[in-house]
Amino acid sequence: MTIRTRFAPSPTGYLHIGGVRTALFCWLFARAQGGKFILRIDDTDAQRNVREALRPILGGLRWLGITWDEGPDVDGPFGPYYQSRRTELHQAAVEELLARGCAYRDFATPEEIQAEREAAVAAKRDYVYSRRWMAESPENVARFEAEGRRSVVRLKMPRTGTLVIDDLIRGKVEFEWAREQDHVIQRADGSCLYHLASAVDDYAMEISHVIRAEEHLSNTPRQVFIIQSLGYPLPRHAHLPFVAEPGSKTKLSKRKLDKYLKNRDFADLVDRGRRIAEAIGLDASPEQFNPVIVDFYRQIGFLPRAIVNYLALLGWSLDDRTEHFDVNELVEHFSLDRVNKAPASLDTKKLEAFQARHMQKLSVAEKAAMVIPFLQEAGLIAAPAPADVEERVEAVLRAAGERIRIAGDVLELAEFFTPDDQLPYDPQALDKRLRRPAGAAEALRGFRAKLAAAETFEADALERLLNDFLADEGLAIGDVIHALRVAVTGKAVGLGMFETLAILGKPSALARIDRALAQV
RNA sequence: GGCCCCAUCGUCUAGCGGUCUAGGACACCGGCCUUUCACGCCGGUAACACGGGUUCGAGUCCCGUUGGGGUCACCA
Repeated sequence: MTIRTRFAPSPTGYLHIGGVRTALFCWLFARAQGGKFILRIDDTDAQRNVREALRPILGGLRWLGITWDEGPDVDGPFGPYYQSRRTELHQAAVEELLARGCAYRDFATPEEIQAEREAAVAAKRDYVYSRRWMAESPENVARFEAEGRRSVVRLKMPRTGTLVIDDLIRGKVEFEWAREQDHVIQRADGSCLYHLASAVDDYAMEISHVIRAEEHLSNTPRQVFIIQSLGYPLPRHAHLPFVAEPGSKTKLSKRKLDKYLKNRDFADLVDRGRRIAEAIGLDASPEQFNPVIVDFYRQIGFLPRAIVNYLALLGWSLDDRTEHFDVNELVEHFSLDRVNKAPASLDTKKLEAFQARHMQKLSVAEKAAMVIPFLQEAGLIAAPAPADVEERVEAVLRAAGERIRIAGDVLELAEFFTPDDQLPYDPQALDKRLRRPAGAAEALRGFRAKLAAAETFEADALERLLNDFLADEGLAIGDVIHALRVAVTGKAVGLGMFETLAILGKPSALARIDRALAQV
């Protein structure tokens, strides 16, 4: 049997980080087994702008490298891959279920159903539909229709016996049929519901393994009933634990951002993201811009491989020490039997740590390619970047070493791309390192003269220059270097001092020192 | 509330009866390095929810309790 898995998102307009984790595991399993990964769009609930709502989802998956063998844009032998275009199949299945006596037309109004349910609750009984408006005979159908009633189609669920699901992750899970409801599979307007469509399409697409999040576990009986009633073979099920909120076991939700913001790490990441968004003129409304949504990471310059690596470890592990994987290694080692059962909460700090690790492995040229678009969006450099600017970017990156963890961080080094006469000075830094310390301005003036006379402006030479100056004047390095840094960058913290000077070059360095001195 | 699932450091996890006085990673706290900030290096704090069994022996198996979570739509 060929392994076929599917990820079936509905077009919600954004890609949820938990959804991605599910997609990733489906994809990994298919790849590991030499099978196929199918993307199907579950748009059974009439949606106006499917294409628009789909873009972030398809884009996000592609960005992460979770590519589908069959699905939107690539098609395949089992299309169409939009449920909304498979309605005939669904309708036929409903007819078949009806013909087999596994489903029935029901003429109850929603109010009547509601009343039954409330009565059961009030009497502390389990609710089971009375099937009072069940119409199995043409006579009854005619009679109810004559009353002006509209019908839905419901599953005629068994009311005795037990269902055992052999879940690949959870083992055997038992359900009593009697507790299952006669779920609606076709609405009054004739359209079909998810559970029916999903079971029918999974069969038609020859899905061998249904891998999905745990929240679907309790939906499984009704799908199994549909599958068995139609005489389809049962796919294997694997219910993944869901991705939980930071520091909690509750399912992560896009709508509870306010709550997550109380988590320090989460809030820090959001702040960092917002600063970057602001600098590049991005809409940072919480609805579309927060760490629950994959686009957030793309927009501020995360590496897809870092996210994939982190997400893979959220619920899966290889052993007691291996943590860093590239995609190929993941495919090579992934298996469902090493997937955990308990929910795993999203830890943005650890995600950032993975990002840092993967960033470290990049060459300066690779980092430059990531970072340049951010500088351009922020209006700091021209697009396309002239060769000399590109060189400067690389020099900055070399000097920055591992300080840039996400591409957008480069915007905190704006001083290298700001004209000398527009460089902003941090007032506190200026005060603390240049104005207040006695002799600081004097020392800076002295060293400025040395710089002005310097023949080469390379880091090593500049370091020697300073040391000589210090020796001559009987000063400590701290007496001058802090003032120098503020003067030249406007900030109290930054890259290596001599690298900084070398990158800026003599004219720029001198101009900045003069400007700073003028403010003392 | 019914049904179902889950339970090792703050977090992600290793552990599939003895090698566990419980290992790794992130975070945290010290220290070193150092011109700031990072990086790096060294060290440290920190967990088997509880109670019964089974067994010579339980983090590991069974039952219960507690706790957490999911789900109960003419949503997906």
